[in-house]
Amino acid sequence: MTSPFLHKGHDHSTCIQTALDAADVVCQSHKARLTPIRRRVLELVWQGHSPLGAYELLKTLKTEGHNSAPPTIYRALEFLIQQGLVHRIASLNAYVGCNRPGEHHDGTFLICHVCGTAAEIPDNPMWGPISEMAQAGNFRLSHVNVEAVGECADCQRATGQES
Amino acid sequence: MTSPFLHKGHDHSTCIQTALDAADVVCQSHKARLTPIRRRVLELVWQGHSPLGAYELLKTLKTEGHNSAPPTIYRALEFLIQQGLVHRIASLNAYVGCNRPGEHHDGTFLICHVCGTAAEIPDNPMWGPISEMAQAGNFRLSHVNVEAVGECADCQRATGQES
DNA sequence: GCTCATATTGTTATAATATAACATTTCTAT
DNA sequence: ATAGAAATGTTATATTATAACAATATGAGC
Repeated sequence: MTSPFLHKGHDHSTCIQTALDAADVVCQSHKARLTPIRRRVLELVWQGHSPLGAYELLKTLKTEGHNSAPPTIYRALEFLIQQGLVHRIASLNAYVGCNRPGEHHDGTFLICHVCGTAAEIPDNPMWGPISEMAQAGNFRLSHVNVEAVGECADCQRATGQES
Repeated sequence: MTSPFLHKGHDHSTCIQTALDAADVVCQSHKARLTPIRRRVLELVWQGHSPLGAYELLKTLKTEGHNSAPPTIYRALEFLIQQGLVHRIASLNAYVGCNRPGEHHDGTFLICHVCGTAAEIPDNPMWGPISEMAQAGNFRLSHVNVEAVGECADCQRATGQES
């Protein structure tokens, strides 16, 4: 399996473009409207691979002439989450672009506590153990959120802690 | 494996007593002070198996003569979390007593969205898949938080959705 | 092209959660 | 007894998120 973390020097503009293109497709197929604000918020969320707070995003929006208040950003985020284009990272109160838009899935993340990068990983491998335990309790599983915290390879190298 | 959910009619007073007794032991072994406030907050957290918000707990404290402000409760919770006696449920901004105090572990929960009960389950089974994926990315895993949402057996029965 | 129902956005206010900063008190080890 | 450290009290404020209602824009059907 290839690393879920992109190298620090990767060409991020393609990440953004891919995400925006995918969003167009997803929204069309959902008959949902990716309005300029929503599109712009998605783009802002995708300015990097670290989850960003709602008020951070809002601050940027404001500098762009949009006459924005908190509901503006929260509504856009709510929409994007519903469309499966953005995930909320509960432990950080922050939002990050989804890697697998359109595919039905929950968010499973490896979060680097040094650089803040959150790498979304496939959640299928988690479902085995967890659904087994759920079944043992006759628990009807709806969705699973996994937020694993640690240090990414790039940051380990940077701090000389490479194994 | 036995169900991680206790039956609705279980004798909860023993849950509380067990938790408080365990807390005494853990704090002694950590040379940490389980002061009256901290002990009382732990007891309040244990008033049920549903995570409770900080301000809910605070409200109760206030009715008891303690002259309490937000820092009172947040400090107590911080202490209890450090001692491994309480978990924070990030997706709910709420706090719940730990089932396995003293044992080193992360929180892994099945949360019923109907009754609010959060059942802590062993996290060992999760570590296989997730540490595999972490290793694939040379990610140094520190801790993992799993919050699975669904409907517990009791609530399925109550709403006639039993399989 | 109109027109209406609906979806989206604007706007103001406020709720809910959490922490900073510093004063005071209590505890513990000596 | 007393000094240093830990815990608590107190006031203020930061951060995150939502409620409620008004105004505007959009798209479907005519």
